[in-house]
Amino acid sequence: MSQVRTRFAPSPTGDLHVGGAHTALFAWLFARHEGGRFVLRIEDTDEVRSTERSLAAIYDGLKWLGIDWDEGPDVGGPFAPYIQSERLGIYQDHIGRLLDSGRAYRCFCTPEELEERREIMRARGIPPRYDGRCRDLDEDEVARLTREDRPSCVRFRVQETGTTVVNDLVRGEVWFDNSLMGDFVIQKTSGYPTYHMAVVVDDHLMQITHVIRAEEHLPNTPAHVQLMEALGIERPQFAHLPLIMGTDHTKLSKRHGAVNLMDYRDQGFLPEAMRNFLALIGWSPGAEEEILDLRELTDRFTIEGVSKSPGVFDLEKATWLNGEYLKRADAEYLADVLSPMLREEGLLEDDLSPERRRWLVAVVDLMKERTRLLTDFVTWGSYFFTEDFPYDPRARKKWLSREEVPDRLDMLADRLEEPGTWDVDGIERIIRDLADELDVSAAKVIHPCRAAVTGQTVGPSLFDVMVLIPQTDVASRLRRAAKLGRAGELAPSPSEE
RNA sequence: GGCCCCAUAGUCUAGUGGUUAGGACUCCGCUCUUUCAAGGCGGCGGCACGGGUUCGAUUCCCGUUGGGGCUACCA
Repeated sequence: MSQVRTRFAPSPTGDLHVGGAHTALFAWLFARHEGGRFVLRIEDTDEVRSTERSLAAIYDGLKWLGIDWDEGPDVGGPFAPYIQSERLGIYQDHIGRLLDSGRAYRCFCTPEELEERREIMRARGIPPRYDGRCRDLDEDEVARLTREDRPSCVRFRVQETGTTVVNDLVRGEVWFDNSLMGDFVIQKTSGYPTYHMAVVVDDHLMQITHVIRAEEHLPNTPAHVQLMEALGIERPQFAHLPLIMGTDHTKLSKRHGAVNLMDYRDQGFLPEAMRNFLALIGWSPGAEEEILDLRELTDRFTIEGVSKSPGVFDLEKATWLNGEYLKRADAEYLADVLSPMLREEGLLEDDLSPERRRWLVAVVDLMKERTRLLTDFVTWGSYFFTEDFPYDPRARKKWLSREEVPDRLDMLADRLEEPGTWDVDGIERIIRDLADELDVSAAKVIHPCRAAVTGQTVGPSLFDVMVLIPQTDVASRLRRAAKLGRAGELAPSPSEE
């Protein structure tokens, strides 16, 4: 059996969409699972909407997710070029063959005429497909119109009777009535091929064995099959993947919020988490474990595991999964990913001394246990990086605005300021000793202290937090909170509650 | 409208002609803890409906309903 070859064939008309990433991932996982090759082909036959910037965005998105390609525009390969706009001659040859054999013909109808006629058909309740007006123009007529420089496109003469059966790896046999299909355009007036023409020719020439694409292409498949038959091309296997939907159960689109893959990076997702999450929409490993790394994903991926029904993009679950990855991630790695984000917020200097770097890793290691998004490090953990952190309304209400708190904070500041080793045990002893002397529970000192030092009511173990903040800063934060508290400036304002 | 696809909790899903229908997210409760946004334990909640086939259907068939996709010189 020949080697498996799959491809991802996006059109560069925008950033890489979550749906596109999903399709790419599945095609890639299948190729990797089978030990086959994965091809990236750019379908830029939409001359109007294709952009160079979008091409770069596709590369970036795929790379971010960890999807690599064996053949593609940038890396080349035995079937180059891999950009359709550079393959125009190839399509023209195939279209020429179809024209010669009579399976295709020139159509001189203008877009306006077409639209007008479609409107009439719709009004009459007839399915609006091409009416075949130019189907049987005689040669003289064609020659005359051509001589007059009348623009024309090329249409494929579809089978008028019978059925076209598509055998889909996910859905089984799907039957289509040929009489319902209109003659479709294979070459635009501009000379560019349409998607249908280019995809069929390229999948064949690039020896794609499995066409894995989104379900929205299923209705196009009989047209492709007919083209293949007319061209004498062997059919590849087809696998149409379930669509990803928004929470309102329509195809994921802009109005659902973030649909660009990279938006999720900006929102604080780790690529391995997003990849894992995407793999779980419309596919199941069959086991109960669903946190799967790259290796496990490729080992276990099969088409049989692909489901037929569309899946909703559940941000809650994606966020949870991301938290699981954060928890398990290596702190050094997270520090690398986080550094640029912290710098962007002005929370971290550009050049880290080795010592400062070790400190950052320690902060990350302490926090990662309870974060869900990378951005949590910035929002929840700002007190590690700046004196200008906010006081959470709950912290104000519950602790900082209490009458007895300022005095205790000052006392604590005095003691913590004493020169000595700044370590977890020492800090804990000082705090507990103070509580004993005041004859209150340790919590009565710990909570206000946390509120004063971090501005929050929750977080990692307080002593572990404190040891990562300079001793002098801790003392000054305690005094600042005491002063503000006495002045009544930490009373929770109604708007903050 | 026509064609096609789909249907297990709010969501992602496993699964079977006979199961207490399994797991995960969310939510709720309990618990541990200096705190929870972490950990542990537990709970609520599901086979869309109607006909068949069958000794027996969530599972097979048909229909209904619901949802989605496609109906372009976009892909």
